[in-house]
Parts: sequence; structure tokens; C-alpha cells
Amino acid sequence: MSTATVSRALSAPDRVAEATRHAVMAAIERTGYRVNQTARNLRRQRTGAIVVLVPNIGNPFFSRVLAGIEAAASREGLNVLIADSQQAQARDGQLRNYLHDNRADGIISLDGSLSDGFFAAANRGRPPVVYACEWSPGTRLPSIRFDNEGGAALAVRHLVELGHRRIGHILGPADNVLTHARQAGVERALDACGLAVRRDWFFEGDFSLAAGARAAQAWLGMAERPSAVTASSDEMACGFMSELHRAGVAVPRDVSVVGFDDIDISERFIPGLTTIRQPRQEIGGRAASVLIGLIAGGGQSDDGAPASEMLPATLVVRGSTQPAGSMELR
Amino acid sequence: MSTATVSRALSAPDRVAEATRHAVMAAIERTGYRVNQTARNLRRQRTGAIVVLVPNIGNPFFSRVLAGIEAAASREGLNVLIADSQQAQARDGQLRNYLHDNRADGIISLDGSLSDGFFAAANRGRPPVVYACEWSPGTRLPSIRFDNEGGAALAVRHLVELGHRRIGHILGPADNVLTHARQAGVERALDACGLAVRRDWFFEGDFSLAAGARAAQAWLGMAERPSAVTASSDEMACGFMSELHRAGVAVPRDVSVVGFDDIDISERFIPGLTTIRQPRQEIGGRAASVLIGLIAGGGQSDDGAPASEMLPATLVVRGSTQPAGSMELR
DNA sequence: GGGTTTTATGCAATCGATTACATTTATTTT
DNA sequence: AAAATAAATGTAATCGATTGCATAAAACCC
Repeated sequence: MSTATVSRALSAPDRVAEATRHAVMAAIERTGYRVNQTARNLRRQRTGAIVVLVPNIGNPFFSRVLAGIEAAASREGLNVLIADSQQAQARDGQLRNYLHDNRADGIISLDGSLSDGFFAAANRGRPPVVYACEWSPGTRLPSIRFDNEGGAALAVRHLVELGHRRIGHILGPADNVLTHARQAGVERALDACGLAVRRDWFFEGDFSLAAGARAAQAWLGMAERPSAVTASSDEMACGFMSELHRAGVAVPRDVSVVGFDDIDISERFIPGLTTIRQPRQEIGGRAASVLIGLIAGGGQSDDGAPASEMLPATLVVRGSTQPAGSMELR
Repeated sequence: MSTATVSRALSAPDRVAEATRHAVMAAIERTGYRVNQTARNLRRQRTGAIVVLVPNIGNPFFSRVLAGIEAAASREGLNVLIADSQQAQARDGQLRNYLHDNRADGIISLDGSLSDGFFAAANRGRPPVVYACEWSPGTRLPSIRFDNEGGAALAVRHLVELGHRRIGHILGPADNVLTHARQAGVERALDACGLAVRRDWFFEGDFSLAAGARAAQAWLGMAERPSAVTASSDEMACGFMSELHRAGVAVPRDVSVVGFDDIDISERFIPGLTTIRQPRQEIGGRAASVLIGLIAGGGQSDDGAPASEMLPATLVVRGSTQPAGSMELR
């Protein structure tokens, strides 16, 4: 029996006689044969893998997104390769190694600081690239986004409805696209509610617990304090509340706090954190699905338009927000 | 110029004349040539990748371990493939696909429920396997472990030194090797301190926040309550404290709590969580290093003994523990 | 039963690199 | 300068599967 027949018995069972097929299967069973993926991939001109560029693998925010990607990819028999985009970029051009189409059949970038142009330089559309969570401003590549602006606006409106009129915001890292979107949402909502945008109530941050704690210190040092604060991430919101607690300031009695993301701990923080829920696993899953479509479709998005999606924001109300004190209500 | 010369210019620069080498490099620069990894791997009989079997990718505990693995692996030019061992196992034999040596040059299992025998059946020592964090009881494969028993004992001794004599423990999942090690550590330390091991003070759990909350409910319902509780994970400790807070019970005033892991939030929880620090990134890094050694060494551990390691436990004291009340001190 | 169509199998090229061996070219030695 | 040695390059086989084309075998038709 020739190797060709074996190959067909495996990848096109109906192009082979039933008896032969059974013989092949029996032999495979007996010898423990497994197809050599490397050889198959070489011949088929694909790699059977997608690479996920993660700004920082250690950041637990991404693990849920990754789980969604992995689930969708493995359903299609695709391997998931992870690469730390910040680290790889630091080590001279190591990141470029991942972008070429002999490494992966597709790329999901969770890192918005990697631009369109960066990918284009390395790959001219092959392999296809999809952004998830983050994206590069003005990109023409498909992206799966969360409604960051709408989410931030929801947070502000919730506080306004509780009677708050002095509302602050803890920003994410300055160069991050999510930071800008969420800040824009906050400003738009403040504006829509007829409240002034007070620059001194925008605290610098970087999504981390420590940044939230620093914002708390800034808040404590203020003569005129916001009565409510929205944070651009749950981690910062928790860091903020934690540091305030150490200073004897109680949330929500003395200040209301809204987070962003709805990470696992938020429900169980003390107090429970009111926040904007981001379906991280779903974002990952959708990104993988879109990418798989692009891979199958030869990289052309069938209708010309990139298959981008925006997932809606929802507010989860917990214990960290309460109606503004009488001073606010005037 | 032949392809052989090009190949040598790249992988053995000193076997080629300097002029030719420069010509090759120039041509590469000009044409944007990249070696086809698939072809190289086929010829070299390797894959250039290691696979990490993660029980649950969405669990943020593992993301740090993964970061350590990725850093060490990418330093060696190895790709990191992630696979969800629970999911892959659920979908019939899909997990076996990852174990063969035409998929990966090595395997790191973070899943102790995958046994020696399971790996042996699929691979007869090729590719090499290393356990990290978890391991299979009685395994002869190398493993990078944390001193779970010692850590749990540290936690208990800390409480005893504070004067606690009624000490409970929230268990991890029943079939988990870490659960057993930590439980053994608790029992050993109680014993060494002359305290009785009270089975009714061992709460069932599964490492999750929700399990901690359930343990809190159980604690609340007890006639005779432990004055201090050690949890087999920080998540459970946080869930425990959170649920107690909702019931109006204060930590550490009414009960002291010690966690296990030192995840990011522990420092900033309210109160800060006293816990056993586990250097997750380092565990991952060491596991990758050991695995890389095995890959290079042809799978033979040079001295016969598997290159296992155990990392020492350290106690981090924060606000969730305080001296026992006078009732305890008698 | 002979011719025609359909189905099943084999042959051999191919994917893109690596490498043992052969050959050519350069360098050293006497 | 010829011989001996060393260095550089080329030739061609190889890794293990896939697949276009050719051929053989079976099924069908009148």
C-alpha cells in the first residue's frame, strides 16, 4: 500500500475503498502512527497555528481573553502560540519573527501600540491580523472592540443619577487607546449632563493597583474633592479604595467608586465594586472566529469591509456607589 | 550561489567566506527573505515549540507562571503553545495530539491530574515532560514544586504564635495534589504545636472565591468556631473575608485569616491578606529551564535522577491576622 | 461480452530547508 | 613551483506528508 493511499484514507476517507480504509485504520491503531504535523504543514503551506500578541502575559486581565481565543481556535484544530509583545519588542526585532506567514496562519494582537503599518511592513496582508480589546487608532484592520466610550458614559450617568455632580476619573496609561476612549466617554457624559469637565479631577494612572493607590493619595490631598470617582480599570478602583481605607476614608460613604472591566475579584471586594462588565472571554472567542474566517477566506474580507465588531457595555451595580450626600443634592 | 551556501551563511557563518556571507546578508535584506521554520523543523526533526498544559487558562493564577515560562522559552527561541488540558481532555482524545513529539519538543504540565502513565502511553520519554506547580503523586518525572507543606505549616505556626489555638482550614479541590500537601502541612503543624486536628474545622473548597464564601457560611453556622482560618488559596481567603463582612463579622477582629499564593490583589484587599508567597513567575521560569535542559540532553537526565526542585515558602504578614482575643490566651 | 464510465490506487514531484559528501579554490609547506 | 593541506562551495539526498496525473480495477450499459 502506498503512502498516497494512507494519506487519502486520513484526509479524504471517501476517496478510498472501505476495505482499504479499515486496513489503514487498523495499521494506524497497531503501530501508533501519528501524522507529522510539520511535514503536513510544509506541504500545505500553512502552520496550523495562530499567534496571540499579548502586551504582558502576566496580566491576569488577558488570561480570560486568551481562554476565549484558545477555545475557539482549538475547536478548529489550530494551535495557539503566545508571545509577549512588549518583551519581544524590547529584545530587538524578535517580534518580527512572529509576524511572518511561515510562523502562523493568523495573528491576534491584544496590543494596540502595534500599528497597522508595523504589521504591513512585515506581512502585506499575509497572515491576516485581527485586533482584540485594543486596536491601533485609525487602523483599517478588523478589530473586536468593547464599547469603551459607552461604558465610561454609563458609569458617569449612574453616578449622576445618584446625585453626584463632582465626578473624577482615574486614567489608564497615557499612550493607550482604551484610556482615550474611556476618557472621551467620561467627558462626553459629563458634558451631556451639564457638568463641567475638571481637568484636576482626572488622575493619571496605568491600570495597576498601585496607580489606584496613588490616585487615592492625590484625592486625599485635594482641597475640593470629587464625591465620586470612575476608574479606567477595576484594579485601579480597588487600589483606590484600599488606599482610602488605610487613610480612614470609607467607600461609598465618603466617596463613590465605579470601576471598569468586572474582573473576578470585583464582586467580592469590600465593598463590592460597581463596574462596567466587559465580556473578556467572548471578546477572545469572537476575535478568533473572525480571524479563522479571514484565514479560510484567503485573507480577503469577502465584502471589502473589515469584519469589525463592537460589544455592548453593561453596568453592574454593587456596593461601592451610593447616593450623593445632602451637600451634593443642594 | 547555491541554497546550501545560503543555509550555511545563516546557521554556521564561520563555514562560509566573509565576502559571501556579506553578499548573502545583503540579498536577504533586499528581498526580505525569512527562513521557513516549518521546512527547517521538518529537516531538523524538531518543532521549535513547547506546549504548556494548563488546567484552566482562564484562571489568572496561571498567567504569571505562563509569563515565566514564556520568558525563558523565548530566550531560547522556543515558541510556547498553550493547551487547556481540561477542555482538550473533555473533547475526546484531543489532548493526545499535543503529547507527540511531532507537535512539540517538550511539555510542561501545570496539571497534576495528568499522570506519569498518561504521558508514558503517548510518548515513551519523547518529548520530555516536566511538571510545574502541580505534579502527579508518585511521579518519576521531573517537577518544579513549591514547598506547599512547609508553607501551610508556616501559616499555622504564625497563628499559633499569635495565640490562636482553634485553627480551621479551607481545603482546595478534593482530588488535587496541592490540596493534600497543604492539608498535610496544616495537620503536621497543628500536631507539632500540640493542638488537636478538628475535622469539622476543615472546610471543603476548590480554590475559588465562591468556595471561600461557602466556607464563611459554614463558619457562621458553627456553635464552636475556630478563631483563625488558613485557606488553601488567596481567592478562597478573600471570598471568606468578603462573605463574613457581609454578615457583619470583621477580620481580623473576630477571626484571623491566612491565605496561600500571594496573588496581586492580596496586598490591597481590605484588610491586607496575610499569606504564603509563591513565586509563580520563577516556578514557570525554572520549569522551562529544566525542560530546555532535557531537550538539549536528548531526554536523558544526565545523572539518572530527575532534575526536580522545590522552592521555599515565605510568609507575608499583613492585616488579616492579629493576636487571639483574651479568651484564647486564657 | 465489449465498450464506456466510474472508482481506487500508485507513481513521482513537491513544499523549503539541512547536511554528508564531492569538488573546486585558496593557502601553506617544503 | 609542485605538493599537501585547508577552506569554500556545490550536488544531491533527505525530512514526511500531499496531490496532479496516470494507470488499474471495478461497475455499468446496451
